[in-house]
Amino acid sequence: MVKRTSFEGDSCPIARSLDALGDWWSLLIIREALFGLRRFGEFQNKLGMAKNILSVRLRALVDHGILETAPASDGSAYQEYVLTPKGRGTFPILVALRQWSEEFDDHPEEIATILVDREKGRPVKKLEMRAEDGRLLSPADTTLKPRAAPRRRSA
Amino acid sequence: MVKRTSFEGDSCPIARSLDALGDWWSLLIIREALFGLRRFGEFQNKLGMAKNILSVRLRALVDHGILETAPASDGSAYQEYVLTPKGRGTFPILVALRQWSEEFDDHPEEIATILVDREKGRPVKKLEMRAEDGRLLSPADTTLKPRAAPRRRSA
DNA sequence: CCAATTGGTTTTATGATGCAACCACACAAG
DNA sequence: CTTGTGTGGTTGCATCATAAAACCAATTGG
Repeated sequence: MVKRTSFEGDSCPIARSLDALGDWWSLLIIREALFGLRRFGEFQNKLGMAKNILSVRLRALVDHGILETAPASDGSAYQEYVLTPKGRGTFPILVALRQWSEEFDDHPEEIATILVDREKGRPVKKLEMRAEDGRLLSPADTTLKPRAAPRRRSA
Repeated sequence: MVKRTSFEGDSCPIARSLDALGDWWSLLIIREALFGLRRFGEFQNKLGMAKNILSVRLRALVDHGILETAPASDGSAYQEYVLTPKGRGTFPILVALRQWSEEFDDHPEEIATILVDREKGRPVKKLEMRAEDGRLLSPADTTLKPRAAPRRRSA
């Protein structure tokens, strides 16, 4: 079995996230879903991807609880794919990816859109990491700690 | 050409980011590099991945300007891979992935570590998106705007 | 009831991944 | 300098995933 090394059982939360949405299309599908797309054809059209792999990806996202299928909505007997709370929870990931590109891309002039505050129309600030008490944290201000009280599991 | 659909020319900044680090291993390599790993063998050992694909990934990350090779550092004539500023800039992405897993994973008890404020030892807050003036923004408070003044390019 | 659209599945070709074996070079000991 | 060992890869398959296109069933629309 040479599979694609699933990180499902890995104890690293980053690996576990990547297991669900670490492929080439899933985050783009979610991005479009956040934009309001719901139908198979809408995704296929907007993303220009092959229908078979869209089909596989949608099923996987549903299995992971990121999307769920809704019976209808516009009257027709077709099916729709809508984000669950877990799916909408990926928003910060998308923002982080976007901001990284905006900051470091070698050809920023090719980037078509910027994320702005709807009220003022001004770009949003970079994502901030803060401590519980509100202090702004840099990567160096953080560290990893073993999870507290793992009920069972010897070590 | 059945390639893996490169998003290099895409105008969506999320797609452009994914083009650089949207595969199964790159972000994990970066994660370890942020932890201080530098040598080929260290990565191979820690991640348990095949050496050939580690080799390919490292080269790709160097090409993307995320890692750079340093001649030595510990005396030996071997080579090291160290993060560039662009590479260190992925930190928020990793934090976002981590927090998503911490919040939504179906088996959170399997997560080994939590990210804490080094000073207090308390978990860091969720990443916050703020407007220029400091207002906390939800996804619904944001919108996408075409990039201003694209020098050239007809539309 | 006929035709087109939607929402897929199947088929086939090719690229990517994974494992194992191999190899070149550095370095250390004799 | 010669042999041995560890580091840092590359090369060969075997297998899996991806992509494009053809095909198909059910749903509309007329």
